[in-house]
Amino acid sequence: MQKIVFSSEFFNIKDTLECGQIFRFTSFNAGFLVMSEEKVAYCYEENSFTNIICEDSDRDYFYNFFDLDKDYSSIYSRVQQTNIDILVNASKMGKGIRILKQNALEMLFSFIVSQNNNIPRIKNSIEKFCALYGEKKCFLDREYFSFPTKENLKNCTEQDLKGIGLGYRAEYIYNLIKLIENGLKIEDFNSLSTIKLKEELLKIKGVGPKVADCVLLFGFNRSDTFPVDTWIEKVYKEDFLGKEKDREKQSKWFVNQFKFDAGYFQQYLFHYKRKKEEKDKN
DNA sequence: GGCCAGGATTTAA
DNA sequence: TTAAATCATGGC
Repeated sequence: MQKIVFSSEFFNIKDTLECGQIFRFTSFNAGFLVMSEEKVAYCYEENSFTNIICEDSDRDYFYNFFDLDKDYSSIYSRVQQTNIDILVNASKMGKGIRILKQNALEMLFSFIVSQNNNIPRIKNSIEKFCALYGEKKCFLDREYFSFPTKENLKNCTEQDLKGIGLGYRAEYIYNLIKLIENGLKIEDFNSLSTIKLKEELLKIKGVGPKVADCVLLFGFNRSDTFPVDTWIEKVYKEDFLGKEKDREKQSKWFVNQFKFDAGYFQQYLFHYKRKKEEKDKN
């Protein structure tokens, strides 16, 4: 076993997991189990440090996965320099959020499922997808399933996919599986510029601007993107008093303003807006 | 029972 | 080119 210990000032595991960038995690003991590809880590906070427990062979993977080489204090200080109230408040509330460096294909599947859907249901569908086609694994006496590989998906049918709560998105997922069988390798897109990479993603059925932006940000580590969903559109209209109606134009406005900080700032804002609404209900 | 969820596609104007 | 209708499904 390996243990990574990292100051929790800029690494709050709960906020990092709950800001909507990852769907494969679950409460476990005093913290969370986090799944990625076929791997898993147990993460918990203790005495102002975030601890990551994983197999020896996965140590480097999770060090990179949690982006532990990046200096988030400099991102945080650039937020303060903007003097934009909501952004400063959002960064203070989500100071410990990090953007995970996840598997690109896993992100593509996940965010196709996410369209016009809510997070609990997305999590549920992806969990069932892994249980149906993934491989059973065990870690700390706890069972989990790997994310299906191309080989795992060989005998997949559209009918099976409809049985795991995907709704009309089952057709998109099935189509994507067929594309992969026929040789699509989205990892190869990594050599492209962000603009070109987005164009390639948009060719896939079920992938629009927002889904593409999420795959770029969470799967390809492109921070010059700004996914606009229903929550961020609210932020744009209510807090930035923006007038554009088209979400892609809203996204471009943010990217143009924040450049390579856009993706990080977006996560602060998304997290803030959702938490605030949750609080206002009570 | 209508509205909403990390929207995209299809069809109409 | 932009606007509206349609797409499953569970929670509230």
